Amino acid sequence: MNKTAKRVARSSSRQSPVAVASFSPLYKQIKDLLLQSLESGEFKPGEMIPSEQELAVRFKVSQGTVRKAIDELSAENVLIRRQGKGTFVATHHEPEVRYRFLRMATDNPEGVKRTHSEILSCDEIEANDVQRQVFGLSVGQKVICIKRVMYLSHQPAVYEEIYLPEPAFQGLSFALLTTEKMPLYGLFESHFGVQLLRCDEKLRAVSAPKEVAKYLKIEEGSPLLSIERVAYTYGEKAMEIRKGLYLTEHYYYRNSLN
Amino acid sequence: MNKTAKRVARSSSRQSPVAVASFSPLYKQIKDLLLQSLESGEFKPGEMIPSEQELAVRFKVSQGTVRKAIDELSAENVLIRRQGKGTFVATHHEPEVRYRFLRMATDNPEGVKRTHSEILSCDEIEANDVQRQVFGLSVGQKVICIKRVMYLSHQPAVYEEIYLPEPAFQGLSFALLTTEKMPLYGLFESHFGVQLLRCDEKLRAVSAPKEVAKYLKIEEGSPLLSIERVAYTYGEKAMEIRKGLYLTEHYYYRNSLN
DNA sequence: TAGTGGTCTAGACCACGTT
DNA sequence: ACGTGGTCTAGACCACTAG
Repeated sequence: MNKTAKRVARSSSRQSPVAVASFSPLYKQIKDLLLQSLESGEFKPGEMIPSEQELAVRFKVSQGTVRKAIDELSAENVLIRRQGKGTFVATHHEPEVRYRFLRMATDNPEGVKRTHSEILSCDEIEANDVQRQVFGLSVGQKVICIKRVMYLSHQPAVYEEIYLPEPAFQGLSFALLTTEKMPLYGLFESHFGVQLLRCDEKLRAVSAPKEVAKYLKIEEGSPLLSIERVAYTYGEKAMEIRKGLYLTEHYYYRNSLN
Repeated sequence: MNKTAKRVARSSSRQSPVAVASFSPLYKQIKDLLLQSLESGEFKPGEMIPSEQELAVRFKVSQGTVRKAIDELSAENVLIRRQGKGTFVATHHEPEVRYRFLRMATDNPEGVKRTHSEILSCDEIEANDVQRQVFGLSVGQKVICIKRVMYLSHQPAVYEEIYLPEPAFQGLSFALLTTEKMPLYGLFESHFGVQLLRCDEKLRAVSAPKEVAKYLKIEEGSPLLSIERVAYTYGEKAMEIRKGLYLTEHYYYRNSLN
């Protein structure tokens, strides 16, 4: 059996004399192909992707290799496997995953009861240096700035400022935000085709500015948990910068390390 | 080939009429066996465990099954694979893993330069209700309470109170803490055979108490990041409660979500 | 050159959900 | 009964490390 052909398919090219670590296993290549299909919209959020067998045939590899590719995407929450049913594209609309980036919890009997948010403003402004660099924008291009207050169990708990690259979110308006009753990331997914997959956060303790204290109904200078987030879509492309100030009197930010 | 024997080995017992979800795949059973070997000390921190082939023979399963068991332990940072060398038991003494539970970072050129800590006190006190419950202690049993200040790049940055179940840490003293120049979890590992593998944290923003403000050289009431941690060893057994107050002026707590 | 983990295959069977 | 993901096997070969 001629395996050589397949080996060639691996980018095991040893052209340059420099020790380029350019070996990429087959399953990584399959993973990339799947990611392309996801990014291009061939497989849409919520839909079932072809079975492992079908994909194995399509890509001309064994089922086990497809499996390992899907395993990784599944671990990254890009795909969701359901035994007996199939493998599905993750979506921010499922209740189970809706608030996977909101880590607030409480020790009280039944956690965060209800959450809703009040939009304060939604403006287009010129991107500053940091925003241009993070989003890869040119001088003069704009960002959309959303300000809002989130309520957890009917108590104001979070003040947020959200910055989005305008070119990818054209048409996002105050009216749309107040009309659509869905979480922000669900709205990004459905209205703008922007799927946020991963984010990095920086946490600090800060004093409440006067303006924010008013919204959260606390005293100026009270301690707040500051969370600066950058969220990424396919290809590690940043699509959101978010600065949140969290009241941690009744809730805490939970994290597990290992 | 008689596969039935192996199938019986799986705890696929359908004895009770209740729908007990008692199916455990072979690789999970192997994983448990490996964990037992680790807990019992057959494989010690830093040592290499037998090769996948050897383990396959020992457990009478295929190499792929052993592999999947090791995969999970490796993902949990219990084992560390090194291609071409072998699979090793994780230890808190390797520089790469030494501070894996300390998530403070900075955007400055070269991160956290130097860290050391000053022990303030080390006392045995009677365990309170919470501590008894978390550690599984009886009324009257004790906990060891360590108070210390940590310095990051020579600046006081963290005030911590650490509580340990006394029965597992007999002999831990102020003298030992000030003598041994190693991270705490490394000391737990080497002196008490306690390997901390995982922890849960609760983060809040709080105001600096007078006492703590003094140690951190800040004003009383300044905002501090409070981190309450419970750390676990094998078998999800809690072995440490830690309450830390972090100055986040120059550093932040970094986190990645997906 | 030998030994280890890492990849890949082909095929079998099991557990789960739906029809 | 059928299709899906989940487990398991046996064997081959590749990539990396060290003696």
